[in-house]
Amino acid sequence: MDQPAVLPVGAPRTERADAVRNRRHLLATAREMLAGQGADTLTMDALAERAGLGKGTVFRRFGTRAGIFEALLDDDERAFQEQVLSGPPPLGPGAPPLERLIAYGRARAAFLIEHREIARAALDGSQPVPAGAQTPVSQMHIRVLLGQIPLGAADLDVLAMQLTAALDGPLLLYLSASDLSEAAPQIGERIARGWQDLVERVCRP
Amino acid sequence: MDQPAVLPVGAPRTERADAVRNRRHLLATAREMLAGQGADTLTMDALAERAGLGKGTVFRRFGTRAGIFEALLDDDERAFQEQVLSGPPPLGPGAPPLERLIAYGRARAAFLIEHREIARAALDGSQPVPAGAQTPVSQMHIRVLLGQIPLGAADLDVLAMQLTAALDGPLLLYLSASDLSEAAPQIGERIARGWQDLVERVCRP
DNA sequence: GGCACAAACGGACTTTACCCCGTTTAGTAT
DNA sequence: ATACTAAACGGGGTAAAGTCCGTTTGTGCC
Repeated sequence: MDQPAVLPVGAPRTERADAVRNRRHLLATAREMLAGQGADTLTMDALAERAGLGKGTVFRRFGTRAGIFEALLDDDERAFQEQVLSGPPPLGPGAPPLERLIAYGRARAAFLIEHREIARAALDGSQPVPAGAQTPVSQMHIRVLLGQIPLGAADLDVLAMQLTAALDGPLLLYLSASDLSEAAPQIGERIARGWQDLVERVCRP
Repeated sequence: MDQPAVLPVGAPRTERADAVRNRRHLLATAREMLAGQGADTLTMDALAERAGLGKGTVFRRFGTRAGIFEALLDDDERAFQEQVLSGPPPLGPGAPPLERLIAYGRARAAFLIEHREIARAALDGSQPVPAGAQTPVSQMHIRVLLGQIPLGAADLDVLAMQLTAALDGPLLLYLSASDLSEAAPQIGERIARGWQDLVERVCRP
């Protein structure tokens, strides 16, 4: 087994400047293309060409086609997460956990429906992308809130997973509908009410 | 607007014999390949060649790669559905609906874990294939059972969707795990217990 | 500034799902 | 039997994701 070569004392822990620049540029270009044309015309070749970069670079930055949409969604999601972690109640801290849980579901539904185009595109990936699995942040938050609610002897990890799936399931169904954007508000409201009902049923003593 | 040509009086409503034969042959060949090699070596070209048929035929029969795995799964699922619809209680009719619901979750978990390889492969499809969405049979059965349980004023359609997702979510997570087949029984048991707990919480008065 | 090297880049190449369309065949009516 | 039609077949063609590897570039050290 080789030592990792010389390993210059101050190994660069940070991303190179050009890499950062290119990632940003690619994301911006991707957003443009998404806004201008549909998501299907956003091919890796097209993106690379429009950004004036090589295809290899696109793959190096994002790994996969779905990775681009995930990155875009992550980007948008940062603001949302901040509301959850330190915004005003009932979404943010300060409200009783059950109310926060209910508010979280409503907010998440609203967020995904608002960003439906990107969210839908992020589903494409050919790797196994099940419901609540690929949303560790969401699941963790739900898990934490559940921990603050008195539930009898329950497998909290499994319950968190189930609730995450129960929240995402209807949303994914909506996102994968063909028409899309039709009657979004009503659907969001219905999902939010359903979520509230489910959570209250599960958590009542 | 043209009339549909002559339309010979007895238009053939049934699938042609060669089509049926080829579908069966392709499914059998696919099973062979699946058993022999992994699922990734089962490409459309390879399947066509091994079956001695044209590639176009494979696509005509199944439409898409995932379609093959769905067909295989459907095939296996027929027996399962029969148990549900007319087998002995508590899975089949005769038991109280809540018990049937619990038994259904347990049985479905066992079924999917048993057929994990095919089930996993069936996830591939590039079209939006979320959790509980693509399982209308499962969802409908849950929906029907829910209808037989006294729940207050609840949106039963949404609740059925949520529960379907809550059942499928953990299973899909397991199916998409990289190791797979490791500790399958324990996982199945944990999911089954979690399902029972969830359903009892939701349905208690 | 000059050096060394890991990281990043680019674009040709490979693989595979899926499409297209000319040809063949099963099934029916006469 | 024969003719006819819709369905099915075959397999070459296309597009797009993802890989490879030789070349270039940013960065820390002297």
